[in-house]
Amino acid sequence: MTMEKGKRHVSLKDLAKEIGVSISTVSRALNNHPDISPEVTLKIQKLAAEMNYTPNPLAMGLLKQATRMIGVIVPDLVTHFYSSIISGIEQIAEEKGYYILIASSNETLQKEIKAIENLMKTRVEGLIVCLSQETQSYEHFDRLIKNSIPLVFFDRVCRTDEVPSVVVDNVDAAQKITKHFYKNGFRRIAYIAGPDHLNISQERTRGYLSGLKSCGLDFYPELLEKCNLSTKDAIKATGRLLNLPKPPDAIFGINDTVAFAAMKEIKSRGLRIPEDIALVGFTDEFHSTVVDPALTSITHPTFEIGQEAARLFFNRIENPEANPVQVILNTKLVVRKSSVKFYLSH
Amino acid sequence: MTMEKGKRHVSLKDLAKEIGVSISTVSRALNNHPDISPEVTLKIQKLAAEMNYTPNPLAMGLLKQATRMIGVIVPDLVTHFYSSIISGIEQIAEEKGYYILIASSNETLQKEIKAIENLMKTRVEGLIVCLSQETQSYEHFDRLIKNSIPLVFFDRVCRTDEVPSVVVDNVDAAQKITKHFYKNGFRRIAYIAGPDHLNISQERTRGYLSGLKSCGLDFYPELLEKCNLSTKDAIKATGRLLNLPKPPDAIFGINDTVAFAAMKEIKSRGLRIPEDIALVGFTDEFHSTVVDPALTSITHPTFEIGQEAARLFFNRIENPEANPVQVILNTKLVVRKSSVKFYLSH
DNA sequence: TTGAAAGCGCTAACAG
DNA sequence: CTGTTAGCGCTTTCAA
Repeated sequence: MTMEKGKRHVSLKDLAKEIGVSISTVSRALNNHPDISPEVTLKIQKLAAEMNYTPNPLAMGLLKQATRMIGVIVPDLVTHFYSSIISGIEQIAEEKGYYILIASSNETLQKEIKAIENLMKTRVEGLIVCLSQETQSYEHFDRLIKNSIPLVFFDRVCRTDEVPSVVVDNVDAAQKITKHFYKNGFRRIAYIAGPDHLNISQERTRGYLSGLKSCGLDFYPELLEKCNLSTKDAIKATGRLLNLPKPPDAIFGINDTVAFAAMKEIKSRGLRIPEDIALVGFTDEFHSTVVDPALTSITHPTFEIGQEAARLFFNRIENPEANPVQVILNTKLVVRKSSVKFYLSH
Repeated sequence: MTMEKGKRHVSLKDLAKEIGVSISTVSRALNNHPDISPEVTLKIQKLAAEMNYTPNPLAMGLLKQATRMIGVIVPDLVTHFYSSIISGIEQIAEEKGYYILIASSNETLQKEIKAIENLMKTRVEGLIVCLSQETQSYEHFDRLIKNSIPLVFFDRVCRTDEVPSVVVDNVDAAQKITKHFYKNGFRRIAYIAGPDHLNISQERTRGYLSGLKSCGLDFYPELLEKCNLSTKDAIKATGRLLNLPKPPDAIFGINDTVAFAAMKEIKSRGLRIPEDIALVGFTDEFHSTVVDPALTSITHPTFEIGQEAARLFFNRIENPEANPVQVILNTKLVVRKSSVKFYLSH
């Protein structure tokens, strides 16, 4: 039961010395190698359990050139959206005996690049990434692709021909919103979009436009606003809409920051939601119900996004040559007070 | 410029072969060892940069018995409170060249124990932990303490004689709230607490009681409610308060879940905040301003809590024998509409 | 059925 | 100034 002082972990060597066999015998016994006699095997396994032996992942990593670590890069850590996705990734990773190393890009390209560098330094086996808001060039990812580092994107994606990815059906989601407005009697439907280079922004714009069309509504360019996804900018965009000679009677915001900013601005002008102007956002459950009025919104299957991303990652590792697939998940429109004039709660 | 195929990282060996010197020369050159001639050093460093050499942390870890990884265990990942603390930890860790491995206990003892096991298996150098809500026995930590694994607690803490910790001044915070209510004309002040075994719950109760006393108010046991920190239970607790023959004119909730649940229940009964009943919570900035009315609340210096915890951790590593200290950070009462009858916005 | 030895990438003591 | 060697913990030939 001895362990050299200062050492915090028992090694094969310790076990071997204790029992009086060679290190390789211990190794084989613990791996249930058939060569070792049952009695010896049992004795070694028992001692190992007693002494709390756990294999040293550093040694294994060095030997096998595999750290069983995945790097995950998200734009931020403090929103429910990403942390919930991370939980999904973690769950699948744990099942596979992998650990994840989390880094945040803080929505900047510079920190995204830095995060990749750092994670690669730690010898993660690959990366699961959501692009930062700023990211418009992709050389840092091309480098990874060239070195065949396993890579998966989610939500904000690029290079989808070469990299597996998981996204939600943004076109469909934006269509759902537009149609929902229409069904509830709203006709001047505005949309506050994000930066053009983000796939999610483009796709939601497409859904908005096709939604209008399928409802037989005309598109008025002044009802399509843009912002940089900050609260401040979103408030300004909302202001421009409300200042229009013919302001909209319904607005939908590209994400929760934008939706809440819009809500603030609308209220601050003394307008009522949804009587004067209806509002819908892309948000998560919790925030939507905590505000007043409760916000109708598209909710993302965040946990599943994470799970899918992790599954794609392991597919990649197990089958590096397979063609990259894109998994498209469905969103759900959850109707609450903010978009229905005569709301019957149940 | 050759690199064996299949290898994703350049090693000292690769560099040595490329230049035609020994591995140790390369090692020394990269460590700026004075023994190596300037020219050789320069040449090696140049090549290393060109070939994107980065030292293999597995090899270093094995050699130095130090992984430069810290395990962080939080009750959950998806609230701003913990993710913001994690950001604080991360910042300090990064400065020291450490990485953090994050695990969530999901507020259960079982997952907390499992998380410790898993993290120890990965050979983290130590742990920074916030206890799960369930945790009432501490043997799993005693084991770490006995093996002198560096350990730091934050927010929900135990064994503070042996383990450094960082907390906020909960007594003071609860006093501030009580006094704030008093100053604004409220006299029947209720408090919805959490489970007794949590230090934060106890401390806030103490602050509530001493706050009442210093305002010259009597304590009415029926105004001290308890819940298990779930929304459902908090709604029930609020209900009980509102059903009282003489209901309170002010409530404060032990955390944001409770405060928002209380808000919902109060509104659902057609009562106005703060006209009929005032409300204060412990929350973060973002949530407090998004609800209506904006919620007066105690905000925690979350990022700093993380920073302090990390600093304590490194103190521990650098000076294992020092007496464990407890860092107590101050909270801030941010007054908003929910607790002031005649609110002048500025 | 078991042991010895090599090697994963790196540093440091010891030799030249 | 530079090379050789041993060893961190582990698996895996190769020998016995």
